[in-house]
Amino acid sequence: MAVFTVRDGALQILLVQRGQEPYLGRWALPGGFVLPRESAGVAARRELAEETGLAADTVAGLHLEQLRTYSDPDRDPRMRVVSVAYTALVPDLPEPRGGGDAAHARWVPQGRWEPLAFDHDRILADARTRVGAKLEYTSLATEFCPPEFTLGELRRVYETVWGTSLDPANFRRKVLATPGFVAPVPGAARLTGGRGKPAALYRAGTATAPHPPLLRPEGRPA
Amino acid sequence: MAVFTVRDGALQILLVQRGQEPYLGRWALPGGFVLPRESAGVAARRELAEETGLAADTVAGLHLEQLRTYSDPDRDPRMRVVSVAYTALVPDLPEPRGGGDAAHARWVPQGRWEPLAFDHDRILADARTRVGAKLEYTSLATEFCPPEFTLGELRRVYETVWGTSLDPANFRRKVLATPGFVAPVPGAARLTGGRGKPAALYRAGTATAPHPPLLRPEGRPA
DNA sequence: GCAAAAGTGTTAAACTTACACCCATGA
DNA sequence: TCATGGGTGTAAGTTTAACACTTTTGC
Repeated sequence: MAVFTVRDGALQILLVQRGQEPYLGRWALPGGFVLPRESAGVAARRELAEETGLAADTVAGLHLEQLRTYSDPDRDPRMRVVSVAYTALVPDLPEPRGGGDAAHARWVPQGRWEPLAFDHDRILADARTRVGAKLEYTSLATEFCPPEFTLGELRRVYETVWGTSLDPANFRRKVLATPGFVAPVPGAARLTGGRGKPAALYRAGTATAPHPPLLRPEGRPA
Repeated sequence: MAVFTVRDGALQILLVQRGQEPYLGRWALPGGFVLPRESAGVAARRELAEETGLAADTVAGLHLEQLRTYSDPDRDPRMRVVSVAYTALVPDLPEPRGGGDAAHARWVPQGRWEPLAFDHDRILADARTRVGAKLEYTSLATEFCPPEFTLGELRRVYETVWGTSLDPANFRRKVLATPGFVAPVPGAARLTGGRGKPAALYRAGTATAPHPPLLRPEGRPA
């Protein structure tokens, strides 16, 4: 799994430190083997819970999405292993702890990891590209936010993932222009973030895609 | 593999008739098992050649793209089989013939197939959705065309896949507005299609994505 | 000549961008 | 009262959609 979050103004990825050979001590993406009666998606969720120690109901609520399958015959030195990679976008979660095959688990900010075990650098790069692109034409950005969030928080997700800054006024209008992208929380107290005017709270809506797409500024959809 | 082509004004899919149990006689997507030293992508190409009898160099030139992996434990009654599905978009090819495990192979127009073997209806539906979406934000439509094509032919690809009609004038401008989407064939004779003014010939360019995207009319990007 | 398809021109409407401005809060 | 972020307004610039019109072919 390539599990992404936005924390402290940076895109971060969940890594585990390997507790066994091969690649003992190296950092890697969390993952494991599929059991005989499991689908890959079920296995992904189980392994994520085991290796990170996150609460069962936390993991159950995560949005997991299949990325792609890596099947090069030599990608694991022990034997032939075919891996089905998944991507998850999660809100700022409690700190994970190691477990299972993983000695430790932690969030690492974008670009701050040494080379990973196996072909996980490649998988992570693929996942990173996909996440950037998905924000343009889906409503997945809300997955990075807690259940209730302000439009400023949502905008910061886009800015962090894309590495750009967006005009707050225009961003707000684009988001609100797609019915069902976000829904105002009815009688909600407005949230005061320390400074500035308190912001209205929204929940993720039912729409899966903004229309028109929220294209990156000056950007080819890389 | 879900292999699509545009033929006779319809989106068509390549199906093979099973020559063995289970599902003997039923139509299915072409495919097979990965050998011990093969990646899934290499296996896909090999099986496609074996089951359809298409020429080796024809198959070697096809654009194959991984769709997703299906791993439900009960998807094959014989045993546990995990399938890595691929999608291919191909120009109007010579008629295929059966071979390997497949008794017959043929092109079937969209919506004209009976229920397929295994979970192939599901796979095909996923592939169909992906193809429609990919035309919006990639240059993949040229894969449906022969090496040299007219803008009218390219436009008919979009119209067929999306089931809409597009304004020829505006379509031409959008395609030509993205540098590298198509490249004019230098000293090419213009092609006369029986009726109408002869059209200029183009080749697929090097750009992978039109910018801005070629959105479906009045459409959510389903 | 007529129908058909390629290709060019034109214009009104829609959308985007950039930025000015007011509001409500903490310090 | 000032800095900060939320939220609204608006005009200029750009893009798009729709359709009129010319060109070149087969019949």
